[in-house]
Amino acid sequence: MFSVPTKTQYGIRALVHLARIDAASPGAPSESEASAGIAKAEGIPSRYLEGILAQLKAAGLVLSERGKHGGYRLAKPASEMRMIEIVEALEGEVKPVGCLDDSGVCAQGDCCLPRIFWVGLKEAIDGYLGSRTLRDVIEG
Amino acid sequence: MFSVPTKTQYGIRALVHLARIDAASPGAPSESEASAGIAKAEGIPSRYLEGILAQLKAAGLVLSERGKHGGYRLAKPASEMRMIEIVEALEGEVKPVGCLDDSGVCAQGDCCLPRIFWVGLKEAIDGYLGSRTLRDVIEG
DNA sequence: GTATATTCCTATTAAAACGATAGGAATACC
DNA sequence: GGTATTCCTATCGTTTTAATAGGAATATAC
Ligand code: FES
Ligand code: FES
Repeated sequence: MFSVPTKTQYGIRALVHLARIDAASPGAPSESEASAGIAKAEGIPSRYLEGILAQLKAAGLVLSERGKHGGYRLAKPASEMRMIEIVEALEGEVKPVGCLDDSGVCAQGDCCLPRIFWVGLKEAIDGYLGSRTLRDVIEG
Repeated sequence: MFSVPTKTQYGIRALVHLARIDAASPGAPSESEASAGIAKAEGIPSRYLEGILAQLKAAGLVLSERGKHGGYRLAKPASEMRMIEIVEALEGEVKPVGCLDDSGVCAQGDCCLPRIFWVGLKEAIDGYLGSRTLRDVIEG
């Protein structure tokens, strides 16, 4: 239950990889690493990771440079990148049930008890994801 | 992200339905309701719900009686039925990633930072689901 | 200015999970 | 015996997931 798609797992592994590069030389301007290099180091299918990084770039979480010596790097410090941003960039908002925002979808009418329960679950998940940054993750 | 399969949504709606019947006449021995009746009241495909209730019965959460006037009822008071039991009965343990228990699956070796993050997510979800009972849900 | 390494864009495919349906056997009540 | 129910097993269509493929655009190196 609640298994996380590989896309998100790979995306987070890639960002952790980039964050660790930055952490290795503090203060220095962050260095780009090519998609293929990350893929090899992390054991992720290379062409697949390209698409994932493109999505992270579209969300403003990484920056990219094309051409030789191009690659990706974090768009901001790991300490300012919340895990929920990453998850939402790759898979959209946490939404246990489709009727989260609607009211009166099911038989219970406008005050649906199960829906309140699912809203609580969303808050629990969002609370965890929102309380952790990429930096917290690379520090264990 | 983290959308809950209809099987689980339906299962919880059905149990909420049964719990509300019990709550309507406190003290009285709980009365069976037929699968088809629950399905109609809750707008759930009837034959599909049969399978779901069978699964809940196998997990010991509901009791069934066959034949005319048969049906389903809760196997124990709603206040003693934790939501995590229900979720696990229908979809198995909360397991964000396959490597939760294994060690050293990915490139990081025995101490994988992303894995620690996912373990934390599991604990957040389990914490929520384990802290609520069916009774909490029907009381809003 | 040509070769090379990279991101970028779009399409396709294979496999798995999901959601539901179907037929009919077993059982219990009346 | 007739009827209402649970129970068992199989099947099916759709959607999602995970990955692959081809090649265009772009920047550097020499
Ligand atoms: S409105 Fe979604 S379960 Fe009731
Ligand atoms: S062991 Fe699962 S991500 Fe590292």
